[in-house]
Amino acid sequence: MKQTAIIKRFEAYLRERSLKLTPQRRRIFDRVFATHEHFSAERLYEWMRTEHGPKVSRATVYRTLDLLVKGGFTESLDIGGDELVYEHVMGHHHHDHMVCTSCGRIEEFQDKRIEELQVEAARKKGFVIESHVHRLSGLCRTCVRDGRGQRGTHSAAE
Amino acid sequence: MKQTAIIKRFEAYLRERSLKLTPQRRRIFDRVFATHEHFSAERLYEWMRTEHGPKVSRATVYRTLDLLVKGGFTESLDIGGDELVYEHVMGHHHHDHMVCTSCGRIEEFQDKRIEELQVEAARKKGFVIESHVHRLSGLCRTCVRDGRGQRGTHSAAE
DNA sequence: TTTAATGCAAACAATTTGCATTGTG
DNA sequence: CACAATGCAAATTGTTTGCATTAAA
Repeated sequence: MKQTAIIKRFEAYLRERSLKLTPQRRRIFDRVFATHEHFSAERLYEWMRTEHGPKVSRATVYRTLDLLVKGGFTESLDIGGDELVYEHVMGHHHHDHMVCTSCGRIEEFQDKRIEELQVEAARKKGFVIESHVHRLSGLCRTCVRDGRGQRGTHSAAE
Repeated sequence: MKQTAIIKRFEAYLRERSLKLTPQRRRIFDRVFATHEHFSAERLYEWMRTEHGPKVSRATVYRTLDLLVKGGFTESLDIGGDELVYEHVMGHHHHDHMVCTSCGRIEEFQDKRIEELQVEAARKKGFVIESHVHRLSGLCRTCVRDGRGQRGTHSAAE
């Protein structure tokens, strides 16, 4: 799905529930889909403050992020620290994450077999999966190579 | 490993780093290993207030929980809400969790094949795993049966 | 006695919310 | 012009911390 189609979806989404397409929402939407990085609410707010465009308050950043997540345009992910990070997902396929505890780098991975096995595990318990989180924490290739052993700036919870 | 052996380990752990075995630590330790439930720091503090024994403050609950986690006696787990829950792990095998979004129930599951596949996925990216989180959110058997569809008291993040 | 641990209350940090004001549909 | 959205600042919430006091070792 291309950018334009996604914007149309967003407009339709708002219209359907009589929500308004404000300059703030438009700007946030554009910025979120303009990056391929994973970003925190604070980082997005920083972009709003430093780049040019209509003024956006921190509260609106949070409110709009919520809206995007509810609408399925964006997903939030808990990378183990104390703040959530977001990524746009509409038009992308499902994946899980590996987070480097030394440099903070986030890699994506995907394995159909794992997805199947987890459904099987759930079925055994009579459990119906709505969503899942599968996150690996450790050292990325670069940090392993450079012997950046433990405890970098980005630490993991567990 | 039986209870007594674990307590010995805890005592040794403290001794090795010249930490003190206070009545508070002893009480918290006992309580943590006396339950098979998953509990939050607040719940543990509640136990400390309502059950009899030496007085324990909230700060000490948090500090001791930290100590137990660092020592590998206990693990914290993020079940998607805003507070962490804990479980004692020493003497138990590794497992992951399924959390019911309707009633809050936590089930444990384990699949060696998944663990292997995740190591393989990591290797492909040159990533060395230190730890992982694999959590399924959805409806448990009981809630499915009773048609307790969506949005119970316990909600999930994603 | 030395040095760590406790309790208390104040401090924190990410996120949420109340409310008066503004602006889209 | 009605009602949703914004900005602001105050409120929330789980957790952490500074510090004077207490108590293990």
